[in-house]
Amino acid sequence: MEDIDRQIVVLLAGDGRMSFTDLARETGLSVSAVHQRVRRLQKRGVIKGYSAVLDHEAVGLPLTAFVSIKPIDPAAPDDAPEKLAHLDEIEACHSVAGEESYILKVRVTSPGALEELLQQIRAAANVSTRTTVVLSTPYEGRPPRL
Amino acid sequence: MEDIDRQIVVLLAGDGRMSFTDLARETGLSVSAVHQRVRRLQKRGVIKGYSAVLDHEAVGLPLTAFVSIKPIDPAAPDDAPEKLAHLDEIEACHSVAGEESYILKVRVTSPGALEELLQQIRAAANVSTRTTVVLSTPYEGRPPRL
DNA sequence: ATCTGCCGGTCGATGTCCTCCACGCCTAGA
DNA sequence: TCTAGGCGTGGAGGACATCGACCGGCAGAT
Repeated sequence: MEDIDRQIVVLLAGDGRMSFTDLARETGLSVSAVHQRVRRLQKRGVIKGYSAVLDHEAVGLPLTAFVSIKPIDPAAPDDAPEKLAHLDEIEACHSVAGEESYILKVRVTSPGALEELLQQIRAAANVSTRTTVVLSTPYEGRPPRL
Repeated sequence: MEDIDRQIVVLLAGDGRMSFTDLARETGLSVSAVHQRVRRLQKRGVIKGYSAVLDHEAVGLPLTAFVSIKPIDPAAPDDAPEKLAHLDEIEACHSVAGEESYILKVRVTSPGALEELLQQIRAAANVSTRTTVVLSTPYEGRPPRL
């Protein structure tokens, strides 16, 4: 990937609604050239999409936690991600190396909702859970350097 | 916050570049009404910004890890987030309850780069680290339910 | 009951931006 | 030298964002 593509990617990672006109000005290219590069980046999957970044407190999900899960029966087939996908409170699911097999990032409205969610997770995927609640997040979703 | 604002928020969380025309069609409002609601959501900070979601492999950062940090001197002032902010490989920093004090999400190019980053983290914040490398991420950054 | 603000909506006009197409410039290979 | 392909520019059209003017309903005060 070329240097100018990297530049476009970091610009769009920083401001996903930046106009093609502005992108062109920043990169020194014409609008059309930028446009076709962005389309190519999307087609190649480098840019997977665009998203609004929310204030989770303002949106009514003030409690964030990381939930590490470990299968109760280690011999059972490991399809926890699919079994948990229907739980909208789960924002992300990472398969990890180490003691536990997955780390889930969850957002809920209250401690009570967290308790209920943990029960659902254990029941749906037949796992034990270890949860770490986040107290505050100084920063999150920062754009990469490249 | 009203129902229609929630709807706008989830639509924009799912597609951050959706046009106001499409938003208006989805919500049943006029373009102007949607426009003014979105501006209000931004002014109130409910929508903090927009971002392109990237394929981190394609962008040259194929290795993701969670780094839990714990101060070596518990009596020292706790300003780890500021001391670590200059490290661009750190995508997120959460203050957490539990054994460790922060969880960092980091993205690097290689295991070697991870090793180097860990040294920088330890040196910059005077902490010990415990890192969990992610093997794959089935999903990430899903829009909330509300 | 009427008046008065205000919030939130529609409508319409204007300027900007997106999007596509035709063309030109390099470079590589036969 | 010819040719093909990748990548850029420029322009034209239509779609879109943005703003102002106007309108209707609701609440509180007179």
